[in-house]
Amino acid sequence: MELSERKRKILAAVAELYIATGEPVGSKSLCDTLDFHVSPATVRNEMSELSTMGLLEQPHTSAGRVPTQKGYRVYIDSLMKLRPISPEEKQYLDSMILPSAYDPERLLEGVAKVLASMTKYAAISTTPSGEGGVIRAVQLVQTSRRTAMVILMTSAGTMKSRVFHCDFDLTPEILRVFFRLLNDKLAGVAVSAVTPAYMQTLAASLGEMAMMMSSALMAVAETARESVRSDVCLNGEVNLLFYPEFGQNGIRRIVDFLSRPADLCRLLEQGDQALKVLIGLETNRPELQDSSVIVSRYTVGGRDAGAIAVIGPTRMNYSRIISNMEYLSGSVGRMLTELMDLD
Amino acid sequence: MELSERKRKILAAVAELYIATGEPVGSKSLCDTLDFHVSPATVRNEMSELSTMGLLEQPHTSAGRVPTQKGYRVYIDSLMKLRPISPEEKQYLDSMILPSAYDPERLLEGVAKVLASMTKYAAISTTPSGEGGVIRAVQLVQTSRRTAMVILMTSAGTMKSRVFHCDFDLTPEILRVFFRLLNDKLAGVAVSAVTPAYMQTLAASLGEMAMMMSSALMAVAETARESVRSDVCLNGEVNLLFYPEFGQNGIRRIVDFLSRPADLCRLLEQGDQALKVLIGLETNRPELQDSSVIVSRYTVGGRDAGAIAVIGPTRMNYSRIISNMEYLSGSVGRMLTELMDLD
DNA sequence: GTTAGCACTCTTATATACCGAGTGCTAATC
DNA sequence: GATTAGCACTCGGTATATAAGAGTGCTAAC
Repeated sequence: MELSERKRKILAAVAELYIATGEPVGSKSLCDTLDFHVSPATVRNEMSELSTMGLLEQPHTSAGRVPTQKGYRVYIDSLMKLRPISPEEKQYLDSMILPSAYDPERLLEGVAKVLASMTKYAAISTTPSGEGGVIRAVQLVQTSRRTAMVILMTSAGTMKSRVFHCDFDLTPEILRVFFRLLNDKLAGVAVSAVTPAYMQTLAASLGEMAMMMSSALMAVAETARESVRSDVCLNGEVNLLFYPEFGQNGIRRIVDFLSRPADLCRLLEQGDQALKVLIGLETNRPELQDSSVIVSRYTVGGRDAGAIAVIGPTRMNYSRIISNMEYLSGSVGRMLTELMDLD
Repeated sequence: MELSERKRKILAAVAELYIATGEPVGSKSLCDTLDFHVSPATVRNEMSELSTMGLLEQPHTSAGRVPTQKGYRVYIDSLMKLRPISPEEKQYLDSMILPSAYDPERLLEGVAKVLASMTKYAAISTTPSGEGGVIRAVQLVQTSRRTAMVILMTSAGTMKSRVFHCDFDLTPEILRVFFRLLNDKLAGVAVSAVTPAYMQTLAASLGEMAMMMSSALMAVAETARESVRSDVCLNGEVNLLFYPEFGQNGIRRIVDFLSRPADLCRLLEQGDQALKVLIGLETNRPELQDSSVIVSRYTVGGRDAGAIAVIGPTRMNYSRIISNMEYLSGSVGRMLTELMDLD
C-alpha cells in the first residue's frame, strides 16, 4: 500500500487540522493549510482515495473527513514529526513534580496530576512495584508512647510505612532488639514471600518477643503486601467532560472503566515498549473505542518499574504529548533511582 | 408562619418524593403517598398555599412542584426524621476505613472514597491541621546509604514524613547525635513557628553539624509546613455526572470549583457546628446554587481537627446521609485519637 | 493530471402543530 | 366551612415540515 508524497501530506494535514479543531475537515479549508497549491477538487479526489484505503472516513455523506483509527496509526507511525519538548515545558514539568520527589507514592500522584493538567486529558500513573525485589531493610521508629512506625525498603526501590499500636509502653530498648531481630530474619528475603503466613512461622521462631510485638509483625506483613502491589493514581477524569465526541454516555462508560484499578493496570501493561500509543480498539477495551491511550513506562535503577499514561479522545495532540511524556517518565525514573540510592 | 399539621405532612411528602424520583411532584401522585385520604384538589389547594409561602415552587406553570431552598430548610430542620444508621451500614463503613486507619492522610483519603461511593455524590475530607499544636517529637530513620526520613509528630495529632538526601554516607552515630540535637531544640516549639527562617537561625546555632545536615533541616521545615496545612481530599466528582439537574454547564462550574482546594477549605470551615447542612446559596458560592453541602466536623483528642463533607444536588437524600456522616466523622475522630495516642 | 461547475446529500436550525401532565378556578357536595 | 368533582387553560416536550448551508461526487473542459 504505497502512499504518494501528496497523499501523505494530505493525510497528515487532515489529522492535524482535525486534532486542532475537532471539526471534520473539508477539501476547501484543507487547501489553505497545505504548503503546495492544488484546487479543492484535486484534494477531494485524493481524499476520496484515502477513504477507500480506509485511512479517512466521513461522519456522514455531506461532511468533511476524519482520520480512521488506521489513519491515525499511519499518521503517528510515519507522518507525524515529533516536536521536541521546549525548555519552558521542561521547566514547568520539573517545577511541578520536584516538590513531591521525596516519596515514590507522592511523586507518582504528583505526576498524574501534572500530566492531567498539562494535557487536559485523564492521566494515570502506577507506583513502582516491589515484585521480584528483596527486602533491603526494615526500620522501626517510635511515634508516640504506644505506637511505632514500620518502614520497609526493597531493592526494587519501594518504600512503605505503617503505624502500629501496642498495648504496652514502648522503649528504645525493645525497639532496638526487635529491629535487630527483624533485619536478621528479613533482609534479603523476597518481598513477595513475606506473607502473613510467613510472618506466622517467623513469629513462632521468635518466642516471647513475637507475642509482644504481634501487631508489629502484622504491620511488616502489611508493608510487604503493599510493596508488591503497585498503586494506580488517577487524575483529571473530569477533563474528559470537555470533549463532546464522547457524549454523556460514552463519558460514563469511560469513567466507569477508569474506576477499576485492576483494569487500568492491565491496560498499562500493554505498554511493552518505552512508549506506546493505543488507538481506539487497539486498547482491547470496548469502553475506549473512541479514546486513545499513550503509555510511557519508566525504569528505576535500570529496571522496568511502572508506567504513566494519558487517556483522551482519539483526536489527541499526539506529538506534543508524546514528547512531554517521554521527558516526564525519564524524570520520574531518574528521581526515583536517586531517591532510592539505586544508582 | 404557622404550618398546619397537614401542610407539614404535604411538604415533607413533596420533599421526599422529589428526592426519590427527581421529578416535580403533582397533586395526584402525591395523594398516593400520603397516609391520610384527601383528594388531589385538596392537595392542590394546600400546595398552592405552600407555594405562596415560598416553600414550594413550580419549574413551569403546568408542572408539579419542587421544594424551594427555604422548603428544604424547613424540611431538614423540623420535618425530616433522622433514620438511625443500621448495623449493616456501620459495618460497611468500618470495613472500608479500617484498612487505612494507620496514617491520618490515608485514613482521610479512605473516608472521602467511602463517602463518595456510599452517597454517590462528591465527597471531601480534610486532614487534621497541626496549626496551634506543638512539636512532640522528631524522628530520624536511615532509609538507604545516603537517604534518611524525617518524621515529625505534633500535639495536634498530625504526623508527616519526608525523605532527604545527603551527599555523604550516613551512619547511626551521625543520626543519633542529630536526633538528640533536633529534639532538644524543637520539642515543645509551636509547629507554625518552624519556618525555613527559623531553621536558618537554628542552623546558625548548631555550627558545623548544621552544614552537614542542611538537607535534613530543610526536610524538617517542610514537614512542619505540611503539618500546619490541612490537606483536602476530593473523591467522586464524577458521580455528579449522573444528576441531570446540573446540566453539562453546571457540572463544569462545580468541577471547576472543586478543583480549588483553598475554596473547598473555606467551604468546610462554614461547618461551625458538628454537622451543618448548606442548601444552595447558603453556601455563599454561586457555583453551588443548585447543590447542597453537608459538612460534618470531627475532633481529635477532644479538639476540632477537620471535616468531612459531601456535595450533591439539593435533591439529596439528607436523612440517610446525615446519619452516616455523623457515624463516620465520629469514627474518624476516634481512630485518629487512638492512632495518635492522644486519649 | 487538474480544475471548474453543478446536482445531490445530509445535518442543523427554525417554525408550526399537537399532545399530555398538571394547574387554578368554580360550583356542587358533605 | 372544608372538601371534592369538573373543566378550561397553560406550557413544556415531541414530532413534522421547511429552509439553509456545507461538502461531496461526478462530469466535462482545460
